[in-house]
Amino acid sequence: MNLPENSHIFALVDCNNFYASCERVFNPQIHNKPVVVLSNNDGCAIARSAEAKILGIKMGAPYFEWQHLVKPHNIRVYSANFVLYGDMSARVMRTLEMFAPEIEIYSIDEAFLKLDTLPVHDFKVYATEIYQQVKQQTGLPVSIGIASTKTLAKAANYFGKRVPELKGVTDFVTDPSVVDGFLKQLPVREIWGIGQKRAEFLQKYGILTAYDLKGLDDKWIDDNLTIMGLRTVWELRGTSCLQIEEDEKKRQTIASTRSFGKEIKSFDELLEALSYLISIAAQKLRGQSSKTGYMQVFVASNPFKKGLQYRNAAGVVLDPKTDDSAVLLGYCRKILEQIYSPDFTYKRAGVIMSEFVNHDEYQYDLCHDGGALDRRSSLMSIIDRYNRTVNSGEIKFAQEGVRRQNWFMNQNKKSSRYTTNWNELLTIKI
DNA sequence: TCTGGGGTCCTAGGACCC
DNA sequence: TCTGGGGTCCTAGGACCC
Repeated sequence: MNLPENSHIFALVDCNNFYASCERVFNPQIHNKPVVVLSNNDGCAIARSAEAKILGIKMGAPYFEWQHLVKPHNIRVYSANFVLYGDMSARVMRTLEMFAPEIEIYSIDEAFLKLDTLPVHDFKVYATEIYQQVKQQTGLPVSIGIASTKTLAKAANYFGKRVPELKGVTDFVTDPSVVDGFLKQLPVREIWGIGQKRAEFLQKYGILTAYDLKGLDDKWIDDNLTIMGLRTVWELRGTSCLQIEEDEKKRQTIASTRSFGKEIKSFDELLEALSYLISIAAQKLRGQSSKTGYMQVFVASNPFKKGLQYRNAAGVVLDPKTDDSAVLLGYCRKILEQIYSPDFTYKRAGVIMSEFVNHDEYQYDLCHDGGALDRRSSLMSIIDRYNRTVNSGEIKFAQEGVRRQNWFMNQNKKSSRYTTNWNELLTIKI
């Protein structure tokens, strides 16, 4: 196939109903049954099998609102098992890496592949091969969209998921004349980059589909949807504005927040919960070899409860910048003293770290004993390694609490860590 | 009486993504 | 009774400077 200069071919590979499909891989009995995976604290639906979608369970719908459907329809409900999903994701990505020289892991369940440098003649055939390999290696079903821009690949994928005749693969490249026909069927809300607000705005002007949108004047788009909208529109027209980003970028902020299983009143319990969250965030920080220069802590009452709400936050500038859990935990009590009020009960809390610097490039000033701080770093990395490889979370600071108390999230329906824990391997009865 | 204008930096908040 | 969590980027507006 001959391609014009500067043309691109992107494939978007996306796992169908990822978390729900992961649960199915290890439990053949729930194939063809409605499956729903719940968010942390068993709060709301974050993944639904096709059967569950048909029952009308919406993304993000609170569990209590559709709980009455569970028994009559025999819905299989699971607490989120992110360790399992993370491991399954890695297996999918390893498989995809065999099919393209450039790949961008875009989220836990999707990746962009760059295909234009490959000697491929029929993209539909190639994509079908990808589909089959992922299925064979991981047991997970995917959809694949192929197009000349990332935004169009996303659009193609949308149809791959919904039109059974396409068998999960939609190709906008081989015959570009089909594209407009699809875009006329694509509601603006389903365009990558057009969210709730912009969709409502566009609908007010009678712009209902991607095809309507791509015909609009650049100036109007720029004035009303900013440069972001303009980029989206150009991509819909086939001008590639977004490239593959292969390098795994370091996070600029790291957050660790939770809703509690029960509401908390006491200072000590809040301190314990926040200490646990700080430890998680600090571990992520060290995981990407950063030190943080600013830590913000917040607490909040239950926003869904009627009556007076309380939310308060405070932060600390860290000088020198640090990745030492002990240092960060030391500030926790001081900050909490600033923002805690005994007059409220608390349902949510969290920590947000920012102002990062690369661990290896950081220079201490003369006032600090860099050698001592480096020795602390070594200690932390030994603890991290132990917790990561030997026994997850076994070494921790006393301030986090010895047992998980009232505040810890509810997770009453969790599946096993089939792939990452020897004690939870799949067992087969014969 | 007449009271400029442009640049930069920072931050909070909005919108979007999965 | 019961409502998730973790990110990114852009913009507007204020402070400040010359």
